[in-house]
Amino acid sequence: MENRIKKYKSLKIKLTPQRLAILNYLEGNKMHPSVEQIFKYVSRRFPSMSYATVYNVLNTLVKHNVVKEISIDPDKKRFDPYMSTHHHLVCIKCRKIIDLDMDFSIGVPEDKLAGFTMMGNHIEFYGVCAQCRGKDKD
Amino acid sequence: MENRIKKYKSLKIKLTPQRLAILNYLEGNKMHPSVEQIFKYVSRRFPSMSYATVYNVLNTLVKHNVVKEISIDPDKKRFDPYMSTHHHLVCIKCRKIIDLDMDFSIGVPEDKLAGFTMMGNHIEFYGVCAQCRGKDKD
DNA sequence: CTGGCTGCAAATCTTTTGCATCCTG
DNA sequence: CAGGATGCAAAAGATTTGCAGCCAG
Repeated sequence: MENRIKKYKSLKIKLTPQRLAILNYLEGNKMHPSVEQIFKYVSRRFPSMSYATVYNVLNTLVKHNVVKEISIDPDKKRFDPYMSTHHHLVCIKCRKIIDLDMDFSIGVPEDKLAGFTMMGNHIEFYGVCAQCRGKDKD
Repeated sequence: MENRIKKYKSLKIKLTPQRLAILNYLEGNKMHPSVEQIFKYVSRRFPSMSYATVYNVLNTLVKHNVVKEISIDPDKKRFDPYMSTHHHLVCIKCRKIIDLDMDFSIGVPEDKLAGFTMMGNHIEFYGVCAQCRGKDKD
């Protein structure tokens, strides 16, 4: 049995064709796609697909820790199926998001925490990507 | 002349009462307010205020580097008038955002950058705030 | 005075909801 | 076969736009 299906089954949620199609699109996807991108892609081979279903499926997947909702784009939700700890390089010109596979343990002095229990961190590095730097230097 | 007005004048944009009221609300505000919160507060003493104006003013202020738009809340835009480098502690229970006044210079190995020119970073620390930890431990 | 700004309403976009129907387990 | 999932349409929220009238510089 395919890995994807095996992983899906382990969630103990109904395996519908729509969910499989979305999961299939997300598998290994490094584009941090928006709902719109997911809908457009999946509905090509699944014309009856509705936005409501995409939202439903994504919310389910987030709840089951299969994908993460990321808040880098203030205009819309984006989703990341890459669940290992990692960070993002965000190009301020083209808004592209590049994964950075590293794990930083950043110490914050007790007195700055004000009783906050630290559980993890996510770093957004911003700058200019190679392609954009190549284009024009304004 | 008040500091606020002085700062505003230096932007060389028209100083309207609406803009002053919004700037006044934002001055020193550590709540990372949404457009709705800003609108609700400012329209109390300025009943004719419209959402469009709040959006217009905020976009202008962002463009002039007076406030930052922050992408921590995936559901709506939030704004931060605190322009110095700082990071955020985000409570995963109540979603409160606490400023962390530190400056981390995080080195990323050349080979991970893939030609990306690093310009800065913003860290989102997540965990549970003191109040929420006090409440219930589920 | 004049160009930029405001206020209003309508448009657009994103996300949610209600509900009848469908289909996986 | 039952309960959860889908599809559709409508609603709710967030943000933008067009435009006439206003006012700060």
